[in-house]
Amino acid sequence: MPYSKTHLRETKAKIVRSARKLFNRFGFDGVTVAQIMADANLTVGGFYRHFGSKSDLYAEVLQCFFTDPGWAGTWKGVHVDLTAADIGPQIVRAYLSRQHLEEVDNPCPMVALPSDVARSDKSAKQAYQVVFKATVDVLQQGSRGVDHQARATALAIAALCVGGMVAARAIDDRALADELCVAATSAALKLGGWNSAGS
Amino acid sequence: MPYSKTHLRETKAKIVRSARKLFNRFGFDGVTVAQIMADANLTVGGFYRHFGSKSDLYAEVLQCFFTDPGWAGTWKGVHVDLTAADIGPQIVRAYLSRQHLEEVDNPCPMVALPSDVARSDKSAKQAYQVVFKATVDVLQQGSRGVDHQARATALAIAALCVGGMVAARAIDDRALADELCVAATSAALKLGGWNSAGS
DNA sequence: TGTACATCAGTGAACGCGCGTTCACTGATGTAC
DNA sequence: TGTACATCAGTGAACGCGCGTTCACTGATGTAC
Repeated sequence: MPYSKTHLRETKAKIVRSARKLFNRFGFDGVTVAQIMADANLTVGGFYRHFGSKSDLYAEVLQCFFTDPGWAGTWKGVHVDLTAADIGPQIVRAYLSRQHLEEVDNPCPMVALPSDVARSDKSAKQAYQVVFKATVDVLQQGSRGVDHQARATALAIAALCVGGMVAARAIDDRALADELCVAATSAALKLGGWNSAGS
Repeated sequence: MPYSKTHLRETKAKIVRSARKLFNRFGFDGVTVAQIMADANLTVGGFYRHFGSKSDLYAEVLQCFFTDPGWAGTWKGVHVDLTAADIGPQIVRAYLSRQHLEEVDNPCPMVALPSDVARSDKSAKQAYQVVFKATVDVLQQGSRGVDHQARATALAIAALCVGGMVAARAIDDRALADELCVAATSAALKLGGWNSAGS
């Protein structure tokens, strides 16, 4: 019984990490199995000892987005404390930040591959949904809670965050992208009833 | 000088139309040149009489999205009259409608391939930007115009429309997708100061 | 503790399919007389 | 008006590259004695 289970798990995790990075950046078809393995300091052949196919890996990467999404604990440098009073505005600001706009290796998966998921099968969409719902839940908990339609508001804010970042990343003019992020941020804060500063 | 210029143009347009449909549905790598030609009732070989490469076709399809986006005239059954008082809410409602959610062949390009464009080169992003700016302009013109920050509001509403539709299409649960569209619609109307009906 | 063994994670060359692209051709169409 | 011609849009078979996958192997590691 050579090689510990731990070693096996770690190698697999390393492959998933590389795949996540590269899929985010170049999409499913834009990356080869060989590139992923090379990024993980391995060679092609070994791949099939861990995954049945490239598609299986893709599915697993999507799954890992919510097993280890970064939501728990810190996200983009924001310590996500669900009990904090200002968790809502904090998340909105972090999500629509210049940092997230420039993050190329590990942005929020909802931003990195929405059109790919929309074209994929049920399981990919389910994975996307889990992340989306989790986001909405956090936003809802962080809302002022005055209105009984807190959930609708949280849904809209999530859409605004995703849409703002998606569009900003697909736009060529950097100044316009920044303007969009700022506008989306203040609109989201307004919707959430969090307009502490600014009009 | 056989075959009229008209015939040539029409054939090319037919190929672009098929490509647009198929790229929307399956993405750049999910479609073969042969499939596109077959959809246009042609055979593979003829393709290179009209385009230099598959990538060239892709670029042209993106261009055609704003040369003939459907914005001018009618869009998704909405007669886009820029002088109409309620042009803003009309567009928002049409954009986040169940009809647009289900439209699979010819949805708004901003919704169909944002992650593809984000990974593409400058020219693709420029094409995306043109559509986005046009949308923002229409929304801005349709705004009540009371506030001097009409542009920021229009940007946010555009982000909300795109984000709502993108996320709804990447989600598995149809009921949640509908709920999201409704929530995004009312939030967009609220941002635009158009809350004619409902809270 | 040390040594022989068995396992199997990882290697890297080779295979083969799919698809973008090429190419020799065909035949429909517009022009010239 | 009719006919021969030239052009070139469109055909479909073939080519060849890239990449997912396979396979015979190697050698590192844990176990048994």
